[in-house]
Amino acid sequence: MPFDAAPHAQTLRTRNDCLVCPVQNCLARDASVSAAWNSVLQPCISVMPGAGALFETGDPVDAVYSVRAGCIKTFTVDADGREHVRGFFLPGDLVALDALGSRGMPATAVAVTPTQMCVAPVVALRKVMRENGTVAQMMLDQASRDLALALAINGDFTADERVAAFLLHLAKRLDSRDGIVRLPMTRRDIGSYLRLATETVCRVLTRFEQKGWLASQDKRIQIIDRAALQAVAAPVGLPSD
Amino acid sequence: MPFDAAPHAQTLRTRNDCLVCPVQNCLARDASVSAAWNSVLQPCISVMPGAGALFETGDPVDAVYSVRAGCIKTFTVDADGREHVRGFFLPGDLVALDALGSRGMPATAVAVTPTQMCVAPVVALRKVMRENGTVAQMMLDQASRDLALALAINGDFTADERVAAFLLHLAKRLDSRDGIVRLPMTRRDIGSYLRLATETVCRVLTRFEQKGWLASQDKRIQIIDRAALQAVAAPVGLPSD
DNA sequence: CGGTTCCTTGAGAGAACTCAACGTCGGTGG
DNA sequence: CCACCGACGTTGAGTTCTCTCAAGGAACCG
Repeated sequence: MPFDAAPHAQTLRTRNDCLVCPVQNCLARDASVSAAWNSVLQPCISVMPGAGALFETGDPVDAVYSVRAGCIKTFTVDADGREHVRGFFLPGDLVALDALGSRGMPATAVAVTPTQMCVAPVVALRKVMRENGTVAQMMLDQASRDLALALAINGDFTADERVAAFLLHLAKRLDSRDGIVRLPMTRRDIGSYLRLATETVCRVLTRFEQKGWLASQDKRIQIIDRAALQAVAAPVGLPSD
Repeated sequence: MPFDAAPHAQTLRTRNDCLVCPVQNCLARDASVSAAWNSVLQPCISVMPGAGALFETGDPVDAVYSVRAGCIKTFTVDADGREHVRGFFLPGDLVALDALGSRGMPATAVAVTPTQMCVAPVVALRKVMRENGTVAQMMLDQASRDLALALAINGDFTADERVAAFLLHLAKRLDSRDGIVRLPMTRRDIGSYLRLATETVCRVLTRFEQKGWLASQDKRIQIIDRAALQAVAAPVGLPSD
């Protein structure tokens, strides 16, 4: 990064070229709200890993972000200095939906890989939502799904169950053909998200590999026996197929 | 209950008498959406504990419910027969917000104590939300707060931290004056919600009592040293004051 | 190429769980 | 009226799943 160390992320603004955007489930793809949604958007931004936070805990809730490419993670740092990963956001996901009902951002957001996002300023967004209830409704539906996901992961499951469910859910969200998942995040981040130590994540993956359910080399995971993983992940109840 | 054993809850329908409803943060209290919200509501229903489910996992998403009095819990039962409590709903809370983005109800809902609720049918609700974006926006804000809560509880915290945070959060939601909290739910339900064994919840409460932070007799908890509990609960980051 | 971060594996420790027993409470029926 | 029953709450003892600590190897970056 040839830029100076800014308190917040270095951003590269570009026009919102939906024509070349690969995101399928974007609001801009829905004919009934496309115009309204586009009217809200500011120019896209790019954020690089290690380039500072997109926003930090307590920051004013100025915008929500729609991921075009890359991966964002959100996390909090508690009084004891422990980091708690709250979520990973992939193309099509909306970042900061958990902030709309709060005064300040409930978490810090950073890029896990080089990431592009569309920016929806909250003031303009709220205006459009008031005028176009369908936009608000689609955001409500998305928040509802995020809530259902959080509540599912919240359950009391074993390390194997959580890791298996996480892998399959991620594979689905990344739309991995050929069964190869390229993990954007580290074992440490996965562990924090799933309330597991880094070592436990490693050991579970090793165990799955020894059983012939997957092949793992660093961030590349090949799912070999999907049915076996689904059987383990079933209790968690995440959409995985 | 002298009634027959129905597959679903026995319900007692009454008119929506907002004039005598004690719920402060109800949508009906907000002048800008009161009329629209009221136009959606069906007659209130009452549900008793042990009288069957309000709805069950997989049921069609026909309605969301606004709690007037009492306490609802939602939970899933996984393939291994384990019960996972997903949430408790107190007066002012909306039940089934996590269902709006799904095909079927993601959980089962039962009454923990005798409960009264307003019923908002989803079809009518969606129509009103399209016409009145402010209604949708307020529901989005509520879903956002629910999401932030779920993500906070999701973190990797000790049993002491979770129980302390839960108690203070509950005390706040119940608006307990004089520092006495009347728990609607059992230790078992609390444990399931917090991913703890029943015995662990007991032991934590006993420990807090031995430290002089609270007095506990069955479902009655008196908070004596709120500051000490808040110090323990701080990492979780729930709104507790 | 050094330095850092990440990944992996092993060994020991610990927080929470399971199993078990017992007391209490509220409802039920003899 | 009181014995009985089931659900709930509490406490103890032993177990276990996951964590912590430690170390080595691999990958990445400047």
